[in-house]
Amino acid sequence: MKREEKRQQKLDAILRHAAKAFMENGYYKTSLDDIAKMQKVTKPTLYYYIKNKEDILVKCENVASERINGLLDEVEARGGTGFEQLYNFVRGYIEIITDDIIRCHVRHRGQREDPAAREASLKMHRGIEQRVRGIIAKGVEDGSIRQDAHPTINAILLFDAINGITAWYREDGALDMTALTEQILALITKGMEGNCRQG
Amino acid sequence: MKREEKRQQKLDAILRHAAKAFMENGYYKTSLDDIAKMQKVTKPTLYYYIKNKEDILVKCENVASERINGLLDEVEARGGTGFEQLYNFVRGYIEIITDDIIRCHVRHRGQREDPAAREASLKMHRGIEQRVRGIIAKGVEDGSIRQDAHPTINAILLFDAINGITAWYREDGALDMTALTEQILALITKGMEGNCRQG
DNA sequence: ATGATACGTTACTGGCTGGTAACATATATT
DNA sequence: AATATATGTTACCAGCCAGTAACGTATCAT
Repeated sequence: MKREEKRQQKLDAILRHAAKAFMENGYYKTSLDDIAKMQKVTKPTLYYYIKNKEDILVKCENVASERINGLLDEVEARGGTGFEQLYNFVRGYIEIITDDIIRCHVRHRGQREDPAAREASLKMHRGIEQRVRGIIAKGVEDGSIRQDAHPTINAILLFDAINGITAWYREDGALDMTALTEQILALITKGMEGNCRQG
Repeated sequence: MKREEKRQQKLDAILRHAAKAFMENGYYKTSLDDIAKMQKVTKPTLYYYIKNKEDILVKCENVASERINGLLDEVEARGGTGFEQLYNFVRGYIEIITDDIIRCHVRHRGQREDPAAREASLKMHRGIEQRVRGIIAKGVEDGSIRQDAHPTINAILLFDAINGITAWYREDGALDMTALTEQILALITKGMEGNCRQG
């Protein structure tokens, strides 16, 4: 049992290292030797944990899928108006996206050589998008979200805006995450135009 | 003179083909042979028009820089409140970003092997961002934009949201550009929450 | 202990692709 | 017509890197 646990930890470490390198230098400019070096092993060892290079992306995606769908589960279980649920989701999503593995997934999603893997990736992403779309639709219905808001387009815009942070976020704290969250939430709720009902 | 003109047209065609291929299959999965084939020439011929593969990105960036800065010039010349200028810019930017060359630039900006080229790319991008930031700041000052809107963060969110279309937009019209523009403008102005002053 | 399995190594290869050299032809200039 | 320059071509190379083969060694179950 302890063996399996160790194996999982090592796999996780590999994914973390790979994700970080992919974010910093890009997928194609990161060789498996680079990743192996970070893990202080040699390249063939990696093949004991992953099927091939692309499989790293697939495994990152699985982690991301679980976390994001988990967040959606929580948000929906907690209930509230559609707008409140959307608000809670955005809040949680911003937090989640801090993780290298999630960011790596977001940046490389759909980028698959293998057609089957590619399709699976897009399908998983559509699934999440659909759930958010559902929350927005619910908000439109219960009046908590602007009546003329198009659920699909707004769901996508939302993801795009937040995912942009992906290219940005630095561990070193050059960016104040709290302020960022506030600004995003304010933008989503109130928009940018002045003279609107304040607060 | 006619020679120079022909040369320009050919260079433009090369950039278009390359940009399209980069958007569809990615920069690294597109070989120079692929691009040459689209242009119906052989690879070495490309080197008469470009310095190397990366130079394609640089040249796309130059095109993009001119168009976007040109748009900003227009918007500023036209005047109006900060919010009005921002509104006009977003409208124009969405239109511009339809072009393959611009989309290619947006997607690959900052992705340079050569450090000098990399720095230049980031600098050019910061320049544009700064101008948008200026427009937002002006809007905050004249009251046309929400007082607590952070110019930098909102400028970035704006770009991220719109640039996301990049990964999306299909010539085949699966997406209604007019509806998309409307939704983006509505999101920016009013946000998503219901019960706000309508219209 | 002992076989089996997990984990790791060194050493190699084969394909792809950016880039170049050497050479041919078309076009403009004089 | 003659020369220079622009525009192409075919043929090639060199480096990188994903992936594998063959071969140790540690750890487990019994």
